[in-house]
Parts: sequence; structure tokens; C-alpha cells
Amino acid sequence: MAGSRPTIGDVARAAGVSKGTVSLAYSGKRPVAEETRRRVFAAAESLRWTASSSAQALATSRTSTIGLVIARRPEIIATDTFFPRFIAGCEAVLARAGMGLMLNVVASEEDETAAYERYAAGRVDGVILLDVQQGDRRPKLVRELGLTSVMLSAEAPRDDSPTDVPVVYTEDAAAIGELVDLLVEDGHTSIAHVSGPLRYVHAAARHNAFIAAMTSHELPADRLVEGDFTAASGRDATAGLLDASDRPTAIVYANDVMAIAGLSFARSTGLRVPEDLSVTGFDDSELSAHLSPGLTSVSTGADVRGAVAADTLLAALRGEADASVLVDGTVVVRRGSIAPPPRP
Amino acid sequence: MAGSRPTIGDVARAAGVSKGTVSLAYSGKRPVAEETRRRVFAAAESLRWTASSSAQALATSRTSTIGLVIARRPEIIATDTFFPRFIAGCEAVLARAGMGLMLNVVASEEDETAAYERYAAGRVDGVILLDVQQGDRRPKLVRELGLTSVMLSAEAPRDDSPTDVPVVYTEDAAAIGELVDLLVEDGHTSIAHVSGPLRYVHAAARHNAFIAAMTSHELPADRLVEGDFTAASGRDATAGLLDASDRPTAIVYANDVMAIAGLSFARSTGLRVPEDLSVTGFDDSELSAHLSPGLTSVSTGADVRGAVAADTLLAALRGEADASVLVDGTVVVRRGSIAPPPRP
DNA sequence: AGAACGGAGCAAACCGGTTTGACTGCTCTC
DNA sequence: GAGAGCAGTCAAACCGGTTTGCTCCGTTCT
Repeated sequence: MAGSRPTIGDVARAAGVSKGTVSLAYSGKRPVAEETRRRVFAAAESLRWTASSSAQALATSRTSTIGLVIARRPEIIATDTFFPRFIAGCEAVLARAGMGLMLNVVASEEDETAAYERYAAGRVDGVILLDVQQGDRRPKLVRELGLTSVMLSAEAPRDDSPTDVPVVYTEDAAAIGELVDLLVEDGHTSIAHVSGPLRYVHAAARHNAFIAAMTSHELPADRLVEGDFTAASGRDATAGLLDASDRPTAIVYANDVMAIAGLSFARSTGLRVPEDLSVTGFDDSELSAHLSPGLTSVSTGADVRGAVAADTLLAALRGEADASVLVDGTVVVRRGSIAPPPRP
Repeated sequence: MAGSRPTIGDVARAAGVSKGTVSLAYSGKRPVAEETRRRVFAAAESLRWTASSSAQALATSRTSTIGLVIARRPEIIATDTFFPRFIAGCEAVLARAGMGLMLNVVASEEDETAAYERYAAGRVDGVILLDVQQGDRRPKLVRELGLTSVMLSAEAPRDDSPTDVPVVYTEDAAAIGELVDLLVEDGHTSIAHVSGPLRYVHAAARHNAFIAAMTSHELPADRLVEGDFTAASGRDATAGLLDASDRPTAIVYANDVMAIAGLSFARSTGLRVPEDLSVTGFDDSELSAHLSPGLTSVSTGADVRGAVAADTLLAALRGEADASVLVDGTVVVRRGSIAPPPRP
């Protein structure tokens, strides 16, 4: 019983052929007689044999695994609904391709480097880079380590982008523009923005898009607060904004968690939402639809992005097209959290 | 100069020793002269050599990786804040031990079985079983596949537990009891419970604890609704409870997301929280502290549980103690969402 | 009829580590 | 001074697959 798993040699013996033939019967890299193939498969099945992936990895130098390093503080990982959805999307694609996903959550830059080095030591074939920053060091790092990679971004890659890493991106700017348009149409002129950490490309993209949208309406974009995507920072930023003598009548938050915390804080000071203050979020978590009022947000299809990122990485691993790809899934979802501003 | 990574043979040559000596210098399984060891390390460093984990895995039949299969619908994964925190906790321990974490998100039972079979084919050494159900088939499955495992639970393992899998558990019952005590002390007598899917051991544990607590106060435990942990189910369950002619004055939810959705729904019908209705959650997500009113909840230390689960699994892999371990980190956090019931 | 060709399969080398039996000096004992 | 014991090292076997050079055989072409 149990003990050790059968090896390809056991299967070969049972089928009366050589190891090489068993391997070829499965890979099809050379013709194998139909009848032989059947004998091999039958033998494998009765022995319940599956190829050892360690041995396969050693022989082919491909691990059938891709890696994902998440470098964020635990509080943020805990509340941000992006990661789980993104990972679920990846998985759907990877599982179909027989690939595995290796995950690492790191706290420091050294840990991050160490994680990529372990990856390169024959643990994964490629990686997906999340939370890209301006002048991110990782594309260079992973290339030097010999890992294929794909980056996620919130804007089209610039022509002068220094790397040849394929980019999977959304166009967050357009969605932010739409949100601002909605608010301006409702009559708002004093609109604030609470961004994520601006070192992130995605946070900066939304931040810049907000400024551009306000400017295009000839409104001042001077109420800008940098948050960090946590509920706590959403509350603090909101407190600061509402404290001013001429408080804004609407706040555009860079994610839902900050928006919900901000909304709650505003209410606790006696303001009504949306009558006295309109708020919008970003990323449309499931909870947002079930609040009262519902939170106006931007659905970005995190799972789709995960799937596309995985697909793109698999293609890159096959040596195919390195082109960047736009994931066009951002949809503004209007709910009860916005309304015309109060009369002065 | 990319090309191929150096091998142990290159290091051996550079240091003027044999492959075996290099290996022994690193593993220390046999004595190696101090001076030789230094030469080997120096050579390895200058060649930037790291052992190939595929080769290591093949030679030792240990992969230095553990696996985690998450079998939940994407909506739930997206909102539940438990997984990310749990994983971050695991990772902290695993990284320190040089182990990797392989993650799989599956949609069906076949996919789940397939995932464990891939694991067993030399991808991971052991697995952590989450969301254990009554009569769960996985302990048996993974044992047959030759994988070491650890289970997470919300109650002490019964004596007659059919398996010898170590269990890492919290005692959710005590926390639920405390919540009920708080509400009863405030004068509530009509308290409802919205549970998670009762096939899960953790959901059932909280559900049963609720009934026991109510009974011990000689109150009827007859307002029980089974939800599924999503915001949508929290709202629906709440709608059903509040629709009754004698609506409850307090609702104990099995997680925060359902509680927040329920709270929002109640408000949208004109009820005030906590004046007209008290609500409590479970798992204490970061957001809960920043709502207004803050959500009374139970902090369960998901990250600590992750760390302990990882530690326990590593111990099991070393062949050490299979004992079950209690993670004593549940703390009831009282916030503004509960208050005495309205006078009739 | 002989050459050329391609399908089928075997045996052996290889991937990059780990493990172990055997050998060499050396020191320590009696 | 012979034997025991041990630190230190090497060479070779091994882990379980994949890949390739070569042989064997039957068919087709000229």
C-alpha cells in the first residue's frame, strides 16, 4: 500500500515498453503507434500514475507555475477587495492550463527581492507584477533573474516605457472623468479627491485624471488629499476636508473602503449623504451595492484583469506576442450616494 | 549575460572540490573542513549560485512548498476579509522557513480534487484545509494522496474525530456567548441570528453557540436565518427578519459583511441603529471600526491563525507532535452598534 | 532488385541536485 | 608498532522524468 508513488518506469514495465515511449505517448513529440499508446495509458491508469512535477521541472526546466508577490501592509491586503478577485480570475485561467500559482506576501523590499530570487531558482516560470510604481525596479530585477513577466497598470504604457514587459492595463482616467462629469452635471463645483499613495501608478493615474477632469470643466482641482487605501486614512482625509470653512460638496475617493469610511465619518458629524455631501468610490466591491445609500463606484472587473494577465503571461511564456493589452471593463455604477449639492 | 544559471558542478569546479562536498558544505550533514567550506561559499557567491529547487525537490522528494485550496464562490472570496489576512499570517511564517505557498481557487468539487492530485504529484509537501465541513471528505483524500495536512476549525476537535489530522482551532462559541450576554444585559430579549452556510463547521459552531447562549438565558432561539456570508444574503436575511410583526431588537450576524449590509438595510427602512436595532458582526474587519456607528464585532486574529496553522503544518512535516492547538485570540470589541432596545 | 524513406521503439545521456560506500591520512590507544 | 577511530573528501549511484541517436522494419520509388 501507499509507500511511494509509481514512476514512469513502473508504467513502462507494465505496458511492456521503454520509459521513453511512455513519455512520448503523453507528449506526442514523436509518433507512437495507436495500439501502444492505448496500452501505455491503460497501464498508467491502473497504476494511478501521474508524472512527478519535480522530475518534469528538472528535465524541462519549466515549472508550470507562476508567481505573484504582494508587497502591501496586512491592513491593506485585508480590506482591499481587489486581490482576492484578481487572484480568482488568474486561477480560472491557470487551472485550465494546468499551471499553478505561487503566492508571496512580503513586508519589506529585501523580502521582496528574496522572494523573486527564490522564484528564479527554479520555482516559477514567470511573474505578474502588481502595484507598479514610477520607475519600478522590478521589471529590471526579474529580467536579470531570467523570469518572464507581465505588469498591471491603470493607464496605457508610454511610448518611452523603458522595458519590453507586456502591460495589461485599464483606463482608469476615463472612469474618473465620467464620475466628475456626473457630479458637475448635478451642479457640484467644489469637489475633492482622496487618492491612494501617489507612488503607485494606478493611484497617480486616478489622481491626475481627477485634476484633468476638473480642469476641463474649468473648476479648481485644489482639494487633493493623499490617502493609503485604508479605512482609517479615508476617515482622516475626510475629517480634514470637512473641517475647512468651505467644505467640498462632493468627494471622489480612489477606492471603496476609503469612501465608505469617509461616508460614515461625514454622517457622524451630522451631514446627510447624499443631500449634504456626495461621495464616490472606486472598484465597486460587493458591499457597496448593499449600503444605504448605495455607493456610486467604478466597476473595474478585477477578475477579468486577473484572467487577462494570466493569459498574457502564458502567451509570453510560449514566446508569443509581447504586446500590451487593454482590459476594457471599467463601468461607472451610479447609486444613491450622489445627488445635487445643497443650496447655499 | 543571462544564459543559464550556474550549477553545483560549476561551483565545485571553481572551489576545486567535488559536487558532493559542495552539497555537504551547505547541508552540514557530514563534517567539512572549515577552510574548504569557506572556499565553497566564496565560489558560490562569486558565481551567484543558488541551488535549483527543482533538482532539490527531485533528489529529496520534498518541495519546500505548501498548498492552500480555496473552494468558495468568487463573490465571497472578494468580500470576506478572512482569507487575505490568513494568508498574510501564513506567509510570515513560511517565508522565514524558506517555504513557498501555492494557492488554488476552485469552483467545483472536481476542480478541488484535481488540485489536490496535482499537489500530490510532487508540487507541495502539505496542505492546510479551510472551511471544513461536517464529514469533510478532504482529510481522507489528502491522506490517501500522501499529503500531510492541518485543518482549521472553530471548535475543539471532538474525541471521536475520525482522523488524526492536527486541528488549529478557535473557540467561537465563547465569543458568541459574550455577544449574547452583552445584548441581554442591555435588556434585549428578542435576538436573531444570521448564520453562514451551516454545512461549514465554523458557521455551525457559531449557530449552535448562539442557540446555547440564548437558551442559557432562558430566551427563545427561534429567529435563525441561514445566510451565505455575502452582503446580498445579509440584506435579504435582514429584510426577512424585520418584516415580521414582532421584529427582533438585535441581530447577531456571523460575519461583518452581512452585518454591515444588514445595518444599512435596516436604516433604509427608517430604523435607527443602535436606538431601534442593535447589530453585531464577526471577524472584525478594518472597516468595521470606521463606520458610524462602529460595528460591534469579534476580532479573531486571522493572521495569527494563519501563522499558527503554518507552524503546525511545518511541525507535522518534520514529523513532530500531531497535537491540536487552540488559538486563543478571539476578543469581543464593543462599539456603537449596540444599545438597549427601545421601550415598547 | 536496390535505394531511399519514414514510422516505431529502445537505450543511454541528461537535467542538477543529494546520499552513501570507500579511501586516505592522521591521531590516539594499548 | 599495529590497530582502531575519525575527519575529510571523492566518485558513483540515484531521484523520475525528457530528449536524442540509432536500429529495425516495412513501404514506396526508380
